[in-house]
Amino acid sequence: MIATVIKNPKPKLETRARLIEATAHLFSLHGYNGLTLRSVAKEAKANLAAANYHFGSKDALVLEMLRERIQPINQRRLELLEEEKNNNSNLPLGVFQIFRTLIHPIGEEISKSANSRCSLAQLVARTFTEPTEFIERMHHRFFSQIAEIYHRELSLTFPNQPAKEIYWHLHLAVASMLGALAQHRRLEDFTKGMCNENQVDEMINRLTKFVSHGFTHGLRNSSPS
Amino acid sequence: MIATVIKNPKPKLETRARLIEATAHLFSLHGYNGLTLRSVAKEAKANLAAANYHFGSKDALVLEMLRERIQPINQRRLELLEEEKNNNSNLPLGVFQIFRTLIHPIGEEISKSANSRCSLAQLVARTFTEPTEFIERMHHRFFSQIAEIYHRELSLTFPNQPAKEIYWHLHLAVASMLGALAQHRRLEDFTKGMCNENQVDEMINRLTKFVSHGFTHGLRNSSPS
DNA sequence: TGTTTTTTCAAACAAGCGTTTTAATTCTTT
DNA sequence: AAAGAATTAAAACGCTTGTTTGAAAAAACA
Repeated sequence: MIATVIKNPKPKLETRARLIEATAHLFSLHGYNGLTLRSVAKEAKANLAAANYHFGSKDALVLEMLRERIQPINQRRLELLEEEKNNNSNLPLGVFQIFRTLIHPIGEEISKSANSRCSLAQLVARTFTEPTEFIERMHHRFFSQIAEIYHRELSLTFPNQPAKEIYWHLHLAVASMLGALAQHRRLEDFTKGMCNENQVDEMINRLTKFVSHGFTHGLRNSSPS
Repeated sequence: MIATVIKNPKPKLETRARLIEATAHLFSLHGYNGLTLRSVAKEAKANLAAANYHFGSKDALVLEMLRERIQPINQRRLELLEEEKNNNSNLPLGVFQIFRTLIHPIGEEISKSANSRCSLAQLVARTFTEPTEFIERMHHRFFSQIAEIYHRELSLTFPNQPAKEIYWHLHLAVASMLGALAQHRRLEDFTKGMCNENQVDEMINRLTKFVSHGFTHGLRNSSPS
C-alpha cells in the first residue's frame, strides 16, 4: 500500500511519441495542409483514430508537436545569452555574440536529429510561411517574447540607435535566418553541387556572420562591431 | 459596311484573366494545397468547371499564374542589369548596384498591385517554400538561369573570390530576400507597430543594403565595396 | 483473481476535393 | 438570319479528408 507502484520505463516509444515524431516529419515535408492523419497514422504505425484519441484533433496534434520542438530551442537561446552576458561582466555584447546565441541553438538541434528523417530546418521555416490561423497564434506566443529580449540586448549594444532602427534590422536579420533555413535544402542544387548541404555547421557559421554584418552596416551610423 | 467592326474593348475582364487573378490571390494566402478550384471559381465569379475548361487542370492553372507573375520580374531584372552595365562602361558593378537590380523589380511589382488584394511578396515567397513537386520544377526552370547570371556578375566584381565562396553568399543573399518578403506582412506586428508594412520602398531599400553588406563583409577578404 | 480504466482497432460518417459529362448559352462567321 | 465554334452552366463522378462510434484488447488496479 505504501508507495507500491513504481512507473516502469517502457522500452518502445509510446504511441503518442511516435505520432508526434511522424507529425514533425510529415509537417516539415508537406506543411499543414499537406499533412493527413492517415499518413501520420501509417508512418507512426498507429491506428487512424489514435491521433484524435490522444490529442483531440489534427490542430491540437500539430500544435503540440510544434511546442515540443520549438520550446527547447528558445530555452537554449536564453541560456546561451545569459552565459555570454556573464562571461562579459554584463557589458554590452557584440552583435556577433548576440546573433550567435540566436542562431546556434537551431544548428545544435539540426545536428542532433541528423539521422532522424525530420529536417528541423525545414520544420522551423515552414511554421513561418504556413498561413493557417492557429499557427499564427502559436508563432506569436512563442516568438514575440524572444523578439523583445533580443531587441533589448541589441539596444544596449547600439545605445545611439532609435528603437525603430533596431526593430527594422532585427526583423531583417530574423527573416534572413528563416529564409536561409527554408532554402537550405536547395543549397546543393542552387550551387551546382559546389556547396554541400550536409555541412550544417558551415551554414550556421556563415549565416551568423552574414546576418551580423548586414545588421551592423545597415544601421545609419554603426558604432561598435 | 467598310470597316464595320472594331473589336470592342471588353469592359470586364475575361473569365480566364479573372481566374488567374483569383488564383494568385488565394495561392498567396493559402498555398497550393490550401487553394481549391471551388474557392477560385467563387472569387472569380466563374463556374467551377471554368478552370478545367481554360487550363486543363489545377496544376496547369497554378503554373500559368506563376509564369505570368514571375516572368516580368525576371525580365525587368535582366533589363536593369544591362542598363547598369552600360552606364558603367562595362566595368565591374558594385555589389549594391547588382543587388539593386535583383531586388528592386519585386518592389515595383508590389507597388503596382498595391490596391489589389494580392500580396506579391507573399506569393513570391510561397513559391519557395511550397513543397509540391511540380512547383519545384517550375522554380528550377525560372530561377536557375537568373542565379547563373548573377553569379557571373558577382564574380567579375570579386575576381579573387573562388566560385564556391560567391555561391555561398549569393545563396544567403537570395534566401534573405525571400525570407524578408515572406515575413514582410509580420513586420508591423513584430515591431509593435513601430514599422509600417505599407512602406514597401523603405523595406526594399533597407533589404538591399542589408544584403549587400552581408554579402560583402561575409567574404573571406572583401576587396571592393 | 476479478474489475475497472485505458488504449487500440475496424468501420462508418458527412463534407470537401479535382475532374468529367452533357446540355444550354453566347459569340463569331458566313 | 442561319450555322458553327467557343464558352458557360448544373449536376454528378469517384476519391480523400477529419472525425466519431462501439466493440475488442491491453493494462492497471483491487
